[in-house]
Amino acid sequence: MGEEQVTQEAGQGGARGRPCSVAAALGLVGEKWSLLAIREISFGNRRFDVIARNTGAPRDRLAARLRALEAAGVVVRRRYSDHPPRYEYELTEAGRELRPVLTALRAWGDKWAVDTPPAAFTHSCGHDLDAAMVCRHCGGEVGFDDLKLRVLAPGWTREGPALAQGT
Amino acid sequence: MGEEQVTQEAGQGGARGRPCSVAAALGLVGEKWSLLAIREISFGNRRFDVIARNTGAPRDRLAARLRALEAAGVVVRRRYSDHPPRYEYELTEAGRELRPVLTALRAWGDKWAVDTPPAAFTHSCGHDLDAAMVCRHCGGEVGFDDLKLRVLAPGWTREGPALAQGT
DNA sequence: TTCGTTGGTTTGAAAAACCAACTGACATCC
DNA sequence: GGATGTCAGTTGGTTTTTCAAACCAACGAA
Repeated sequence: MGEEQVTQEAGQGGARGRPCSVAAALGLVGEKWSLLAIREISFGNRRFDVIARNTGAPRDRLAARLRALEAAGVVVRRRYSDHPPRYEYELTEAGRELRPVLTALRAWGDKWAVDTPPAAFTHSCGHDLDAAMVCRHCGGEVGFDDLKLRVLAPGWTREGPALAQGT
Repeated sequence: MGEEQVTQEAGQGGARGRPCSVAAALGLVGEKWSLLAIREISFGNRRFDVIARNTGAPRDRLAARLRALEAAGVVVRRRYSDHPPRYEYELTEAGRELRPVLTALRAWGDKWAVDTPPAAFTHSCGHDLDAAMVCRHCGGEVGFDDLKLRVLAPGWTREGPALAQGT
């Protein structure tokens, strides 16, 4: 009956690569169409048909992705009509907190993946949004060269798994 | 002979969904393993074997993804030895500018996708990186509710394609 | 000479994605 | 009062993609 089961390792358990929150995040929202569905919902388009049309996703894939996102706690599915049963989707807190990811991706895409931006955002200050990442402590814009990685996962270093020799 | 060809529509041309820089960006770097490969390269791991091991990607997939990323101008492949020919990868400017995307994804994953962060970054100011998005104009942190979408793509609105009736 | 390293390619089977058509339970149009 | 439309998906059949593991070629080291 059921179709696909949720196979997410989320980078935590039996994953084969480096334990990493990026991998874990992609395990939850990294499949094709997921982020586009989230984009539409964040635009206020809550209905299946509209999300399908505006993303271009095949309906069966979209249904599967929405279920996975619901299981991941990123969206909620709300019945807005019995008889016939009709549902709509909205973002949870976790889902809303994905908007910075979309913003970063959109900024990159605007610059490197399209000729002219197909959309823009007006910030409440009146200007077009031009987002920067700053450090909350010093307030300075994050230059990625003044970031030092500390690998906390045991058995791993920046260059890979520490050669296990003992246990 | 050849394997896969580059099928990227990049959200620009014949795409079926909303024209969108997010979709365009995902068309270039949204396939499985791509962002993890970029993560490793941004960590300074430039060699194929190391990237394969640390991401957990199947070698054939990784080879295909790296070629696509090279074609997209996100990485460059540099021969560091003839006889035998040996290559290493590094990020282009476009690739380096994906680091904010990774940072946003990592922040989200730290909070919503793992129990304890497997890595952290020390900012040059001495503190752990805690990144925020701010508007470059007003300097204020971006609250995503005080953002107003303007759809620039002709024929599209926030809720979808404008019903074509004329042409 | 044999082993290990490196950057892949090949192979064959399993999984996932795609597309178009279909379903039900209504509401609305003519 | 039948025809058509809306909506949230399913279903079925085909095409693509992914995967794991083995293989390869060119060297360098032991």
